[in-house]
Amino acid sequence: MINIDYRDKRPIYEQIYEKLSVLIVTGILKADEKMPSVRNLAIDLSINPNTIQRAYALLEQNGYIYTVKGRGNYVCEKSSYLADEKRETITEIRNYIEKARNLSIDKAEIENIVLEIYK
Amino acid sequence: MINIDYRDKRPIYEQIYEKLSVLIVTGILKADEKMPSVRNLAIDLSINPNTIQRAYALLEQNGYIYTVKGRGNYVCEKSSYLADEKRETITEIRNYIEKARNLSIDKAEIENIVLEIYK
Amino acid sequence: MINIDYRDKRPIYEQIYEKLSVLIVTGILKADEKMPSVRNLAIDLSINPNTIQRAYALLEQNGYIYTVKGRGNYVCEKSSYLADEKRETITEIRNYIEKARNLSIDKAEIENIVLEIYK
Amino acid sequence: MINIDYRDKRPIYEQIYEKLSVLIVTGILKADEKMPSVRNLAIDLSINPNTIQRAYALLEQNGYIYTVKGRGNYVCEKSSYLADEKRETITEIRNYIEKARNLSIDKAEIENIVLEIYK
DNA sequence: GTGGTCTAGACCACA
DNA sequence: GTGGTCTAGACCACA
Repeated sequence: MINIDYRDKRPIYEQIYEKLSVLIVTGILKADEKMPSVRNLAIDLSINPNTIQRAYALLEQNGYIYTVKGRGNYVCEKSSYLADEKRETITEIRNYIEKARNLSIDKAEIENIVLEIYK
Repeated sequence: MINIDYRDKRPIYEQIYEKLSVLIVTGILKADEKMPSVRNLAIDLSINPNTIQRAYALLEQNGYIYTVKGRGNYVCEKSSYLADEKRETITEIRNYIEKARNLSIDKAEIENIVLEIYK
Repeated sequence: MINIDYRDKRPIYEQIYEKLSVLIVTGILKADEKMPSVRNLAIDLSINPNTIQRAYALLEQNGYIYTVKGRGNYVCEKSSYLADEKRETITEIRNYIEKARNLSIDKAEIENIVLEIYK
Repeated sequence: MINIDYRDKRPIYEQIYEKLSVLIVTGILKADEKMPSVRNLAIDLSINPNTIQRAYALLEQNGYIYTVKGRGNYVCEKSSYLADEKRETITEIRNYIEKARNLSIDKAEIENIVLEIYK
């Protein structure tokens, strides 16, 4: 379910965080569903449990999962992370479109991308 | 001409790279113009010369400047970096707009951003 | 009678302890009244009996309940826990008000909170 | 400057976080002053650098310090953490005063504490 | 079994 | 020298 790219410059825990957050946002992992345990995921990915732990801590901190001591980690309701995720995405889009304008990329080119993706 | 933000999480060499590349793209530093010397810039910014060196190496690698041994660094023609820069910007825009769609952000919201920035 | 909030970061036994102690302090569970049995409460809350046991042990230790072997757990007289509970609460209030003063929060702001809660 | 209490139930990284944040809030460590390096503090306290690292990460996350790669950690301006710290302190005060009222502690007793501390 | 903390030690990027 | 990441391995609290 998760692939780690060792050529990727980002740290492993961040890659895992990103992959899992996508699985949650897209609804493949559903609210209140149990996440794989830290240990199991560590074994599956042949990665140290501490590293998984760190990814899970990040997910919890950003409202994607909640931890029940002695029981495990569970997926949060959409409401607890969706607003943040949207806000950050909008900010990135704004930054890159500004960059595009500075590079005198045509407005039409951007608009075409929007149309194509939202078709 | 360049401000370093020590609160910024990016490494210093990356900030310098980014700032200088903007000065070049916007034409404030013009083609074949001489760049400040590594040593002078290091003194001006109170920064380790190695760090400036690294930023310049990145600029050279990405086609923004060229080095003449014993003379210094000079700004390249736009043609040598603009295509790459545009391509990468377009890719990022595409990625983030796809992400926006997956988060069910309205198409209209993205279009408004485009209009606002290109007004 | 008791809701467990799995999003709460505190361990489950502590939540149960806290909820039950409130029921006792507020007089909803009265002196010498029988507490629900460990087993029943465990079933009601779909929780491991060890966890309930642990909450009860804490309640006993702090003078909220007493155990009669073979019979069950019973609520203590107010005298046996109230003094401790008050003392600890006063200490916490003192600590946090000192902290507030160090942060130069206005005396008036604290006084308003007191008035509002005691109205 | 910092004492660790091994009987304290809180994890070491949290104790260090708390002690350092107090030093910052009280102005003993001033804005833009350099923090002790992770390694040095680790040696001073005879504690693993990873643990110090974690305390520093928490301090950064909550706006007490900022990190410059390759240079070290520096104290932030008051504005970047004071609002949060105040808000949290007010919340705690509110919770404990409510608890006091439920224990039928006299309003006068609380008011006396306020007066005494703010005299 | 489940997550959380900590140590010892290595290696890397950055300045 | 400075912080950041990762591993291997231990031990603890909680359910």
